[in-house]
This record gives sequence, structure tokens and C-alpha cells, in this order.
Amino acid sequence: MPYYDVSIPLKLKTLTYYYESQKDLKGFAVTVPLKYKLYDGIVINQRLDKPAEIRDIKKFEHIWGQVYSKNFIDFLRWMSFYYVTETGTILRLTFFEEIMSYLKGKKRQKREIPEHKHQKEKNFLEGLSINHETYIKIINAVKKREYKTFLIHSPSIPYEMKLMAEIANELFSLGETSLLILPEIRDVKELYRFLRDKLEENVVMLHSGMRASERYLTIEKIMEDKAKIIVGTRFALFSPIKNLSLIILSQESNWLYKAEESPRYNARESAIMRGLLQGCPVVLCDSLPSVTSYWNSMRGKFEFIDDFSEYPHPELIIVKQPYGSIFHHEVLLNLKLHEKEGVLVIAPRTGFSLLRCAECGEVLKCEKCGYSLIYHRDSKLIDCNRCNLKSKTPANCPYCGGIEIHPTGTGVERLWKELENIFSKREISIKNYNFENEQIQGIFIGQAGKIKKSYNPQFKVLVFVDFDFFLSIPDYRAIENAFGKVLSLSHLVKHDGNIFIQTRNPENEIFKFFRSYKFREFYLYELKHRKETLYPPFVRLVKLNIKLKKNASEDIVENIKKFLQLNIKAEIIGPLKKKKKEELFFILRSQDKRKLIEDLNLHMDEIKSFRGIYCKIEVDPVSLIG
DNA sequence: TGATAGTAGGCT
DNA sequence: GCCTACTATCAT
Repeated sequence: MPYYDVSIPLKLKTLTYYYESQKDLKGFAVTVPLKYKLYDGIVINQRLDKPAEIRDIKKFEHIWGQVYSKNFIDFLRWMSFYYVTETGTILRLTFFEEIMSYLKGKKRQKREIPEHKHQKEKNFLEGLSINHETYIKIINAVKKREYKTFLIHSPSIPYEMKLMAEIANELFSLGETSLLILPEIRDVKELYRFLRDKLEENVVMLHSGMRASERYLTIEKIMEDKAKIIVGTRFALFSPIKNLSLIILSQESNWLYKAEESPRYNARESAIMRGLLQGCPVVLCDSLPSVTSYWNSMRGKFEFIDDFSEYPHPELIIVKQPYGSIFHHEVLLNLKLHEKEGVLVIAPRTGFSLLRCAECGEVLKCEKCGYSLIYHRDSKLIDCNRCNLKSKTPANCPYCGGIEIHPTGTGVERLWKELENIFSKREISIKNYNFENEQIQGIFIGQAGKIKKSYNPQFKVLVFVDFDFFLSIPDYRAIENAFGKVLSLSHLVKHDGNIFIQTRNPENEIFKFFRSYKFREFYLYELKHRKETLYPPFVRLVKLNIKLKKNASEDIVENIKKFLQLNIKAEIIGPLKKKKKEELFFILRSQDKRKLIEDLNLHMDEIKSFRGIYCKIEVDPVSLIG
């Protein structure tokens, strides 16, 4: 008797049903009874025996036909395994609802969305040229129809978009389907607009900002194989493309590829797996590839292509952050000299500054969460960005009682004050930067991390004030992220321009790599350090978030820790505290990366069944604090 | 002790 | 996601 494991798009593992058929129904949509209702689901697996503990196996109510390929089902199973999540939760990512209503022939009102008839302004991608060798390599890899991952060190984001466009265009003429993934909706819309002008109906868009009806139309086109180029954000990776020929990811190191809600998958890792199971090439691009990806290219898993050094880049100049003033004299000179061509100054944070006690040297921190407090000089208030709590600036240091508390570090408000002092007499305009600024003349101010990228290099000079802030962030990726910040903002600077980095410690070893774009040395340095301190990519980290219910017993956390130590082959770090008292987490770390995931899959049900807790799991966590 | 409200657990 | 069975709470 043939049995089938069926996944239903609920927070639920697979359930077994039977049906008198010898056919392998893997990937078929079926309707099954569950409790007292009928649900649509998908066959994940065929099996000969029913699970021993189940007495009454129910029967399929209806079979709709095949909707997912077998390798797509394998992809879903891998997702469920790797992220230690019920198959049903993964299934919900895959546009199952849209597919079912398409299958059932529900006539949705086909209200074509009126597209903005944009005037055919010259697209910024128009004039860009790409490395022909790279292009040929990828086209040839697609023709081989085998899995392979390329890691392209790209000179800029527009370069990546142009490469995507040209390759997708060529593959379209060969009858192949490509999936183009970008981190931001804005990127997706730009690339879509560019391709749409040429290829019209065959290009579709898929991102979370679309209405349900728009999304349905897109899925319909994909199901009918009319869509040959799919441009989307991370969740487009789960679209039901039947014959996928290539996946390209732009800005692979971007943190937006990590889903912020459960299941917390990473679109980069998932794209590689989809390519592997599908048997098609995957291309990852970035102007600063992640340390993990570079490591994969070093050990021969990815083919590395350096297109970065094919193009000119602005000069990086490291100068000492002076103690008495905000700007180094050379920087000041450059601001005066190039103000007419556009200058952008970046502060690492909001507000005026931080506060430091002159006696004990402590920086004032939030009592609740330990984040540094931001000082606002005009209102004399301090606030915590994380807890959103404002309070009056204390007269005495809360740690030693000292009375001398001084501003330290530079926020956007302080930059304003300082630049006004220096430049307002000369009638030089000072503005807040946003990417829509058309006239780039004068001095612009921006806060790192809040700057939306522009696709055109506009500035002659870019200045990072108080750069040490980025290096002091307590995260094993701090240096990688700081370097990434410089590279991503360097897109705003013309290639004959200058980027100044002001730091208290210009002799710091890491600036050797920055200064002349010595990427290989940078990666080797980083990897050596991570190997010694046991951080990814040399270990796997898993975060286990625990929320205590009111009725939780006293020793429950200790019991969970004991259980983990007994059953999971990993170093168990914690319990660590979150900002809320009743929330805490463990970090699990193991050099045996696969075993850790296997152990967790084996014991997750038991961990979840501890009374008095909710628990959530995060594989490869973004943050190791709070 | 029964009525009621809120919630945790299982579903093949 | 939804149903059900359980538990806590309160009025009688």
C-alpha cells in the first residue's frame, strides 16, 4: 500500500496519508482531511510503510496534479532541515495559496495594474559597460546545465544590475529562464523598469510591496511559463519556476537577505542550495563579498571573478581624528577646495554626541539595555535609540559621581553646528543628504546607515568622521561591516574623487588593507582571526531564544541548559539576557556544523515541550547580543 | 460546584 | 489554522 507524506501550509510537520496508486506523487497538490476539515497540501515523499505509531491513516480527498518539481520539493526539505522548521512553515513561503487558486481556475478579476507611463528618461544603466569575459563565462556555465557558484567582486551596484540585465537578456533569447534577486524593492523596481522597456511581457516582478492581485498575476505568468525573467527581492527565491536556468544575487553580503521573521532563512545560502538541487549555476555579486563567500572561493567551492580592479576607484585616505576639533586640517582643506563639486560628510550616529565622564572615563549607558546614550545639546536631553527612552542629562556621573561630563564622539547635530561655524559666513550651503538631491553643490550631511544609495556617483569628496565607532561595535563582523560601509558609500563618489577616513588610530593594522583596496590581505587577516577566536565560517552558530511564561518554574532555564548539554553536540553559551527580563537566549556553537543541525532536528520537539516557555530558533544569527 | 474565559497542544 | 480539552477564576 503506498503512503505519502503531505505538507500542509500550517505550522505543522508532514502528515502521512494513503492513496491507491503506484505513481510517485512527489510534488503533487492534494486535498486531505485534517481533523474535521479539508486542507490543500503538497506531497513531499512517497513511502512504503506507515509510521508505526499512527493507527488510522486517512485517504486523499482529491489530487490536483503536479505543481512543484521534485528538486523543488528537495529544496523545501533542505530549508526545513537547515532552519529546523516545520515543513508547513516553509511551504507557506512558496506562493502555495496563489498556485492553488490558479489550479482551481478561480477567475480573479484581471485588473491589469496601470503602469506609470514613465517618460523614457535615460536610465542610468544605459551607458554602462560590463566585462565581456565574465559575461561569456556565465553564459557558458548555463549552457552546461550544471550547478556551479560564481563569486563576482563587482566594482559597483549599477555594474551588478547591468550584468544581470545583459545575461538575462541573452538567456531569454536562448529560451532560458533566469531569476534575478536584489536586496531592496527600489533596486528591483529599477532593474524591472530597465528590462521591461525591452522585453515587455516576459519580465515579471516579485516583491513584498506588491498587492495580492499583482502578485497573483505574476505567479500565474510563472505557472504558464510566460515569465522568462523574474526580478525580485529575497522571497522571489521561492517562486515556482519550472525550468530555472540561472540565479543571480546582487549585493550578496547585504543583511536584507536574512529574513527578519520566522523562518529566519538567509536568501544567499538558500539560493546556493536551490541552484545545487536544481542543477543550475548561481552567481553572487558584491563590491565587498562577505568573508564567508570569499572563504568558499578560497577553498574551491566558488569560482572567484575579480571585476573590481578592472575599473578605477576613488582614493582612500586615512587621517588622524584630531582631539581638539572635528576635522583634520587636510580634510578641512578638501571641503573648502571641492565644495562646488559636492562634498558629503558622514557621522556615525544621530544626536550631538555621546557623554563621557572625565573622572572615571565611562561613557553613559542606558540602564535597561546597556546601549550608549545619545546626547542632544539643544534640548539637554539624553536618549536611548534602542529603548526609546528620553531623560534629562544628569549633573553627576552615575558611575563615580564625578561632575565633569563631556561630549565625546560625533553625531549629525554636532556636524551641523561645526560646519555652520566654519562655512556659513562664506555663504556655502549645508544640506541634509538624500538620494533625490539633484543639484549636488555645497556640503551635505548624512548619517551612516540611514543613507539611501544613489545609482550615480555624485560627490567629489566623502568624509567619514569618528570612524572608530564602527570598529568598536561588539560584533565579530565589525571590521567586515565597517569596510563594507566604506565600499557601499563609495558608490556616491566619482572615481577621481577622494574618500577620507578619520580615525584616532591610523596605525591600526586593518587600515593597511583599506588604504589601497587590498582585499585578499583583508580576507586573510579576517579569516585568521576568526579561526583563532572560533567564529563563522569556521563554526556554526545557532541562537535559541527563550521567552518565559508567567507560570514558568524557577529552575526551568537550568533544566533546558542541562538538556542541551546532554543532547546537542556543541558549546552551550548562556543563558544570556535580553532587554526584557522574561526573555533570554542561548548561543550554540560547534565546529561540526552538520551535526549541530542534525542534533537540533532530533531534539527540537523535546525542547519545545518544556513547560512554561516559548522558544524560537535562529540558525546563523545576525546578532549575538539581545 | 457550575459557568465562563482564556489558552496550550494536536492534527496522519 | 482551527478545534478541543484543559485550567484558572469567580460567583453562587
